[in-house]
Amino acid sequence: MKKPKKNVRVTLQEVADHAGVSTTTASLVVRNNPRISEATRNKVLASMEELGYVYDRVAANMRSQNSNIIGVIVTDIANKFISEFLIGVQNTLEDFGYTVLLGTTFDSVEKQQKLISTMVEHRVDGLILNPASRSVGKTVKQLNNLKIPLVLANRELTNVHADYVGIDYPEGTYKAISHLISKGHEKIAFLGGVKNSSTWTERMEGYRTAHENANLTLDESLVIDSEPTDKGGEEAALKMLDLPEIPTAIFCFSDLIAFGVMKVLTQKGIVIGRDIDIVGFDNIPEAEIYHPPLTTVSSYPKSIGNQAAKLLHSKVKRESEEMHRVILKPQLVIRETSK
Amino acid sequence: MKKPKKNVRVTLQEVADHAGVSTTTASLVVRNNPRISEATRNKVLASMEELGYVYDRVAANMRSQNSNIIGVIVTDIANKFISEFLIGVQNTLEDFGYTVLLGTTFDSVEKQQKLISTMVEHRVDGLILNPASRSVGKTVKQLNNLKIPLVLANRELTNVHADYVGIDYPEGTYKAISHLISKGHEKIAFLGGVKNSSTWTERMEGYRTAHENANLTLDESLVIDSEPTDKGGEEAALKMLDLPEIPTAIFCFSDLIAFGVMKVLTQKGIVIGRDIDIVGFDNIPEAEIYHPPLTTVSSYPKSIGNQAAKLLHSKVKRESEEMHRVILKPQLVIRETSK
DNA sequence: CTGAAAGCGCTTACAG
DNA sequence: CTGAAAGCGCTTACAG
Repeated sequence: MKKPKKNVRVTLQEVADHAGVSTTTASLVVRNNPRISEATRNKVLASMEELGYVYDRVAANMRSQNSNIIGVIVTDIANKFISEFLIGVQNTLEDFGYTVLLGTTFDSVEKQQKLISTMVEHRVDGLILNPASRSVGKTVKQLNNLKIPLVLANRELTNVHADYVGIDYPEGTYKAISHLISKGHEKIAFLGGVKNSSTWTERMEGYRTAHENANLTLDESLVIDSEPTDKGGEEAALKMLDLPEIPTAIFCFSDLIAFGVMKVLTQKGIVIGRDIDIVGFDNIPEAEIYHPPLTTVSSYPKSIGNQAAKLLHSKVKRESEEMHRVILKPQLVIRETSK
Repeated sequence: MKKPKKNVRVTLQEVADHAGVSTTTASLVVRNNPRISEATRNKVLASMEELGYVYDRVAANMRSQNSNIIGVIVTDIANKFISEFLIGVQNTLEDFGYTVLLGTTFDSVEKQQKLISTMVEHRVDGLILNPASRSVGKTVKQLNNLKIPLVLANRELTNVHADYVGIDYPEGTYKAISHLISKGHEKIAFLGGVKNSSTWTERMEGYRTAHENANLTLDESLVIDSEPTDKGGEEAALKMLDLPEIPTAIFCFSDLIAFGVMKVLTQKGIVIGRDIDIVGFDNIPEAEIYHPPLTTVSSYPKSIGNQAAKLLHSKVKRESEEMHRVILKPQLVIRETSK
């Protein structure tokens, strides 16, 4: 308790003075540069310890023109698919020694724009973006202009200079629909998701192909879009129940949508798995423990996160200049809602 | 496309030169200082626009010795209680103009320590910490030494100079146990949670008081601790089933624990709500849609997050020097598992 | 209302 | 193996 606590932060300069060396030397010691002798190093380390030195990354980053900070922008952290994705991203980024600046857009394009600006002003070394549903390519123009590495996840943008990691939505949807068709269904609704967003269009593609391959006519009135939330699912289900003829099976944009749909149907006394079959998408942990357990397409949010972080890292380190697209293959997990 | 894209970032100096003013003036314009004339301001703004100037917060923060960054460290973002809490924190912090540096400890004290150091090195203006279960007071010593404002959330630490926001765990537990007792239960287990962590001790207190007030003897063998996850709940349930006499009701440390417990009991053919009553804690969204819907104590993670952010803001702005403790009152939500 | 100069706490060539 | 000096891009007194 002998040192006065005035200027709380001790500077490298003060450490150097205390140890009787130059700041150059002290700086090299802090960064574990081997060209400092053991004796000098120990002297400096002792001074750092005694004075309670704390490395000032802000100053260091400013001088060395990098930040070791990666911006991560997602649509909604309370969505399990997203939070699992985030865990994948964070774990890998932390292994690489980055710190994560997080932003949540709640699917608002305006908020997304503001967050991107903030991140750029904070000089992030790179950005991982899970775009809002209605994003357009110019959202990330600023990043491209400043040559800030960008990896898109889960949703692709057109005309954008960025890597992409996602899963094969057409393929996953194709598997889901084909499964329902093989069970004898001919009227299969597609509920939820934001129309014309890439994640929706790609599912639509799989939905269409599966119908064609089975020589079934696709009934566009069975396709009902919505916000990508459980509430959105409830709304879509209500609209579906107003149709002249109710379909015998439903493919849902996501598990979250499926939960909303199932809630409404159950309230209406419709027994899921008996009166109507349902398939979701994502295989979030709740899908398994839901009642009844949900048949769904398993994507791998944590892996997507890992891959996105790895791609970004190699871009930041300029290990590769080419664009990469990583598309993970999804799998169908059959449970009680379509047994 | 006429300007060469060499040094990608334009500096304030270049803007000033281009506009024919000093950097002082340019700086004041960027920060909307009213003491610059309209004419000069417009000239500078035009130059900024033309050159594509991007504000460098890192440099600004360094000079002005603050960061506008708040560190937020939580145990697990995939836990719904935590992610809701985070949404509350983020929304409020963003309203105040802060950016969030996020860390996840996965309940590891070592990881927590590392994250705190990283945040400190990044000169965060303040920190919101949802401490790992086994945290001790000295974890945050560095923060106190450097006088970095700290708000603890959901879990309190002893001998620590920090604000605290949480809910009244003894009260919430008291309500849950009293409810079960009023239904005629006399053997009520308490499953899950990390023994001797503050969140556990406080629940234990309510558990004890409810027993005492009802003149029931508390049977310590019915108290089985575990990791604070659904897996932990499964393990605790298995241990409980090994008891010589199985209790007729269970109070679970959290909803997550309750889900694990219910999974095991259901597998064993025990019908919940008939053979055995269960109450959880947190009222996460899944509690309502679980099968059967879970009776639980409703805490308000989003409000806790809002409050924590507000407290931290006023500390950072030095609006108040005293310590604050905000304790939210929980409510019992009765559903099918204890009807 | 505007500007010249110093400085935030580091790192980076460069010299010895 | 070590040090003196310049500089990263801003903001901050201070002067006029």
